[in-house]
Amino acid sequence: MNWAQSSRLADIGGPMRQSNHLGKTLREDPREAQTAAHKLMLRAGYIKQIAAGVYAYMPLLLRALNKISQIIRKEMNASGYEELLMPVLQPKNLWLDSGRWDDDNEIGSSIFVIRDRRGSTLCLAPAHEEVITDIIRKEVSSYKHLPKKLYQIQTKFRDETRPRLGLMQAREYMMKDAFSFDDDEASLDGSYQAMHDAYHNICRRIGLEYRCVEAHTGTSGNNRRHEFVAIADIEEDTIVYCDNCEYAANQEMGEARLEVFPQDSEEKTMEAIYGPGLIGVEPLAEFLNLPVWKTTKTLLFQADDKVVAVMVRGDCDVNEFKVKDFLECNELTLASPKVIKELTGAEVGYAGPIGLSREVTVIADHYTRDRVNFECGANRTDYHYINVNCGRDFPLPNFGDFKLAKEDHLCPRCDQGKLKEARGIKVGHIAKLGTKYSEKLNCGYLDRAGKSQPLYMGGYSIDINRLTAAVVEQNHDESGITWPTHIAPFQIHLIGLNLETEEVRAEAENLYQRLLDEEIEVLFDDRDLRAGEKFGDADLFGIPIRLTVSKRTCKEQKLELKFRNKNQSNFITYGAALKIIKDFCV
RNA sequence: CGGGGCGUGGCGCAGCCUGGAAGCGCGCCUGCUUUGGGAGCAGGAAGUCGGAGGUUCAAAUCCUCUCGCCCCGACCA
Repeated sequence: MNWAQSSRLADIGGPMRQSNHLGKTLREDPREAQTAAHKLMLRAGYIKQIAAGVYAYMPLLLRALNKISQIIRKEMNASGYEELLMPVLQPKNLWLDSGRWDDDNEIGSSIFVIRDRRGSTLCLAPAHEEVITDIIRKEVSSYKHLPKKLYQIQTKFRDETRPRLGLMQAREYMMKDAFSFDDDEASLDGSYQAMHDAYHNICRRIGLEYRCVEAHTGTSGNNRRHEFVAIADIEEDTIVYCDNCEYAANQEMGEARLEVFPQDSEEKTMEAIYGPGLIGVEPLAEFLNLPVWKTTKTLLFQADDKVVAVMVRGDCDVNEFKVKDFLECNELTLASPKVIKELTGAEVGYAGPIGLSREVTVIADHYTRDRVNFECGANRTDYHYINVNCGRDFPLPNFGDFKLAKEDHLCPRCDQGKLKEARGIKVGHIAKLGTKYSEKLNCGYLDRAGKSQPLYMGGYSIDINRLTAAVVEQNHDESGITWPTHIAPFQIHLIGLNLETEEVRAEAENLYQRLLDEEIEVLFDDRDLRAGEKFGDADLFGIPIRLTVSKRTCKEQKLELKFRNKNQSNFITYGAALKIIKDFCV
């Protein structure tokens, strides 16, 4: 950001004297907060909880939120998007049309429903696909009107069963969502790619540590989708990424290559081995004197009304999302011990593909296939088969990718890379929605030939609250927040000490005015408090540069400047300080 | 929605088991002294003990119901 841009951002809020500021700081951690970001935001007075999952954004946080919003606006505008604002209050009918009202829909179950005094049913919208599509179908009728690209920054509502972690999973939250409407798939591809690039710019400008990952599209989706995940070690999503190339994916979707080993040159005779109580592949492999990769995990799942056995190599775990997609089922859960006993004839832990009840469909991960003389459960308590071979000892099952990609697996895209795992917070996602909404809501246009066509739609969202929480999670130390420069509520925290001394107060007031004249965003701590309290609050607030005026600085005709993320403060001249400040803000 | 926990001045907590004058630390107000990492002394204000019902001579404490908040799980931006 250059200096001119920064001063435009100063419009985000007026100057502020801390004596006027609302938002007291807390010395102790509030009991309800678990994560660092939640604790610090409460302690710094950035948020106030009003109800479960409902927060007031206090003045300092609002400035940060506005800055993030401004960065997003700039990138969206630069990508040719127009900003609009759609209603939060929406009629039920639109949602019935899109099919997202029902409880069994992933979004339907968390809609806030409202009834007005005339008896109409409305909702507090959790999303805006319906409304934007409704608007576009009324506005757009010809290929000549296309493409259209819109965005808004608006409050969303979700009747979460369990709000948690402060701004991370609230019931009311701020979101940027954008929609593109193109005449065909190829143009949609272009729009999608443009948002992909814009999102990278946004994350970089905010100063976020993040990964863009390939994400799960759900059973119906053959459409592409990426998630932007902020790296943070709190419970949420797990992603896998390559340490060598650009490959990154949500673990749900993550692919992996496994190391393959030399196989026996000839097939041996299958035999059943008695190995009592050997549950778990490690002790089993040791007992059988086999490498773990020669063992096989066979798990039974209840897939809607069917039972399916899934085989993966012993050193892997089953990825239930992949299985679910493959089977195109709605519910997938591990089969109960009772069902397992019925269908395998054995206790849990001894299932295998050989001699299973006919009702059970067997599917297997690719990597189970080309092994010679492997192990699997014998469907008999305490027994395992060894020297098993696919096709010879049991019919070839359907093969697919059913394993969970994990740390140290080989990268599916490049030769040298290994996968790493990281935990993160989903802060944005971009998706090709295709004609899903345009068809349901009858949103089309006439092409050159005068023929009616559905619009191709893209949806792109950023959860601003969550993004902010992620930034704090990534930028803090023991004593408080350490905001990245471009989204800090203020650039400078001016601290006046010894303000009871006329000379010092005058000096501080002068400096405050001078910084304002320079259009520098400055928070002036003009309160008559002890140094410890002021510095403590400054550390908590996390404004990047702390400038102190005191008896001491006045005497030496200097200023004391300290960066929030450094330990050392320096006494320097006015001129030097101003130069540092200006350079810093560029 | 299943399982668990907690509601006592603004904040953090003790008291509850075993019923018998509502306490502590921080914050807040007044005054004096202090003044570079959350000061000292003196004085002071502030709580229907989440709510309703019940048991009892007597309930923060025991019982029933209810509301709220938090955690784990399922779900999710």
